Amino acid sequence: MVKSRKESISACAARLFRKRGYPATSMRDIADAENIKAASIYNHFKSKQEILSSLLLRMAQLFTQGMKLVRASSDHPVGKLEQLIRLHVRLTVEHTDAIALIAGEWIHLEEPHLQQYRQLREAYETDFKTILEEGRQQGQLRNFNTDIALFSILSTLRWLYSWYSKNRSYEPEALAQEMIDTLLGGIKA
Amino acid sequence: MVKSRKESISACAARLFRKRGYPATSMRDIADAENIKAASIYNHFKSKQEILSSLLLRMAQLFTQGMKLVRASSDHPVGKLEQLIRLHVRLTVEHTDAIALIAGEWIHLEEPHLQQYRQLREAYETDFKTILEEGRQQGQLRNFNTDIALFSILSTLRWLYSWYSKNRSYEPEALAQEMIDTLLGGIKA
DNA sequence: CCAATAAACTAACAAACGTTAGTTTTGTTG
DNA sequence: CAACAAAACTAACGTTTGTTAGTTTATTGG
Repeated sequence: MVKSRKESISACAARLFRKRGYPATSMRDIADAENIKAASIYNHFKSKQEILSSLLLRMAQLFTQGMKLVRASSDHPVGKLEQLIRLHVRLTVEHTDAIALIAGEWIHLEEPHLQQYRQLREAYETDFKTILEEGRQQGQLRNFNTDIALFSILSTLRWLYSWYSKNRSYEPEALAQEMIDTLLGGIKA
Repeated sequence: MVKSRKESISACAARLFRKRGYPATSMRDIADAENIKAASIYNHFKSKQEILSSLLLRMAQLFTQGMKLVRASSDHPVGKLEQLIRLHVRLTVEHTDAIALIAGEWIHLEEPHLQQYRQLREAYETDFKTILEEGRQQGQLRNFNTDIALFSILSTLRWLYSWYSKNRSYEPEALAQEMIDTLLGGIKA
């Protein structure tokens, strides 16, 4: 599979945005890394902002899509939580740089992308919380503050890209199992 | 207690750095928010970089100092972990904006501040990990992957500022107790 | 009240920024 | 090979940036 120039620019921009942040990465920086001139990027993207928004909205959609599958499954709530952890691990491993932007660079989105992004994110968190609550109601999870547990799990999963970058030796499947043990071990009934 | 102009600029910069990121915040932005001109800031700080580094290194030192007290205490490992969680909650509540910079803006530190910062951070994490391991060896904590547990706890504590910003109604002490239940409940023996 | 210091100001600088216009090269297709 | 489109190029634009120099205003201590 050969990467198109556009895909190559995307991947390159993701890496630089992650390393230096969006505002501190210039179009000339991205172009240099691609061995072309800054103006040439505009044959593939209509603005710097579009590079960022395409990266972030694609990731958001992958999460939304994953959540949709989880919700549609016939698994028990705890099984659904395990699926979600696997989803995060998989997307983190496959798109480490792009996923890093979720932690902090989304603040540089401009309208209307910012609104779209926030909406997807909020819906995702709501769905996640619902599954936690169902698990508690069905007695599979012990009593806890749902908001804080949700926040704790999501914090860990969102930060995962950083930990994974320094521990690439882990097999994704083994890592997912460790994450499941650590994150769910504390709340299971 | 009256805030000096220098302290006021610091607090203002922390707020703006958090909101828009360091590179996207101009000296003129900070000056405008203080109702002065950009050049006047240079009577108090010798560069934009110095504003950032003073903020980040101060926070790092507060954590280092807190860790020193915890280590010197005669508490059991689990008690020490509880102290550390209280430390994070207290510093988050008292310095919400400055602590937000720890999550992502430290990458804009230049040498030699970057090295200093990384060193303090690394030492802190090492100490934290040691306490976790002691707790396991003494049988107060169940078996788990220390690296992943450490990473999970620190992720949650580092992200706390974001959660707290949307849930200011929590009393700090009550919040600390909830964090202790959530974070330690899963690993206690 | 005067001298000295602190802290504000105006004006300007060189550099870097995102983006555009217009042109040339490269690659493909009939 | 001619015709066309895709993708690269050069050159330049108007802004914004961090910072400096030099000057004026406020504050404070003797």
